[in-house]
Amino acid sequence: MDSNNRETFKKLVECGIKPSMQRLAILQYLMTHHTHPTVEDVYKGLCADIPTLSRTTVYNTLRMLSEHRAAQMITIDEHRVCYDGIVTPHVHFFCKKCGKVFNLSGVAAPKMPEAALVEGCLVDEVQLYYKGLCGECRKRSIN
Amino acid sequence: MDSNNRETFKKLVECGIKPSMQRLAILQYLMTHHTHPTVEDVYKGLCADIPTLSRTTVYNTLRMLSEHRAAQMITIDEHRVCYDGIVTPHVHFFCKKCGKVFNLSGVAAPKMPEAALVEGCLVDEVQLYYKGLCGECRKRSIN
DNA sequence: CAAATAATTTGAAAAAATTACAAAAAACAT
DNA sequence: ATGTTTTTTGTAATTTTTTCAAATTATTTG
Repeated sequence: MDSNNRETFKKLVECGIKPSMQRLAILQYLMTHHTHPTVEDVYKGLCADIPTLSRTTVYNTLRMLSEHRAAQMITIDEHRVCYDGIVTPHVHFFCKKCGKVFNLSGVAAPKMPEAALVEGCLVDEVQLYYKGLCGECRKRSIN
Repeated sequence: MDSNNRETFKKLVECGIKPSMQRLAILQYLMTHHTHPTVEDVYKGLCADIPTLSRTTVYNTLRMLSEHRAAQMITIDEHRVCYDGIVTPHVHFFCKKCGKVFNLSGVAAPKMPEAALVEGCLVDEVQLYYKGLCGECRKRSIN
């Protein structure tokens, strides 16, 4: 628990973010919940521990974390953004029925381009998204 | 012009969509504007031609087109969805500064998985997104 | 240590995107 | 032509996200 906290603290500093109660708690949440939470999920999940927490702080902090590469912003769902505390590249799957986001760890991760520029563009982020029906929803729809 | 219209008509029918004035106009717009327009772009672009057009129709029709694979829904921009009339797979680039979406035709397109299921998931759509700074914004930021 | 300054967090209000839904219009069938 | 179904429209509601100024907390300086 405490060692996790120290890890999180270290990660913030390494990413050039000055640690604070809220920032630690939010990053910690991402590190311990690999559920690709939305802003609302993180907010709800931390409200009990930090009763004064504001939704705005969660919005700002999650954005900041992703800008500093302490987290990944995922735009796979047309309705809302979600976040991932794992920044090593991997493939995400979005279920069109239930809306859940999963990791597809077995699929080859997308690679950042080697060249500095791709058709004139400076690429600093690559995302590979699969969409369809997840296992649970598939079974459910057979019934 | 007229032959374009016939093409569009054919595409609708092929995708199992009953053609109508609005549906034709909206798909036609996608086929002739490879700018990855948002709902608002399409609406504004067609308002002059179809003064009675409703935003709701544009929302519904674009969603319907993408569900029938007559278009692609692109969720690369956290703020809004945009659409692409080209359904053959290719890579998209999102400029974090100006918000424009470009095709990266030189980059290898993501492939649909061969297997029916990927880790239990039924995949029916694959999207590869690159994000960063586009050429124009790069030049502008050097000044 | 206390006062001044800077950084962070908060909460309310506004903005923007999208959806719901019922009425109106158009297309189709009898 | 009349009734039925489909499509479109427009308004209102919902949801997500942002803006912004005030309040709080942390940091620096005398």
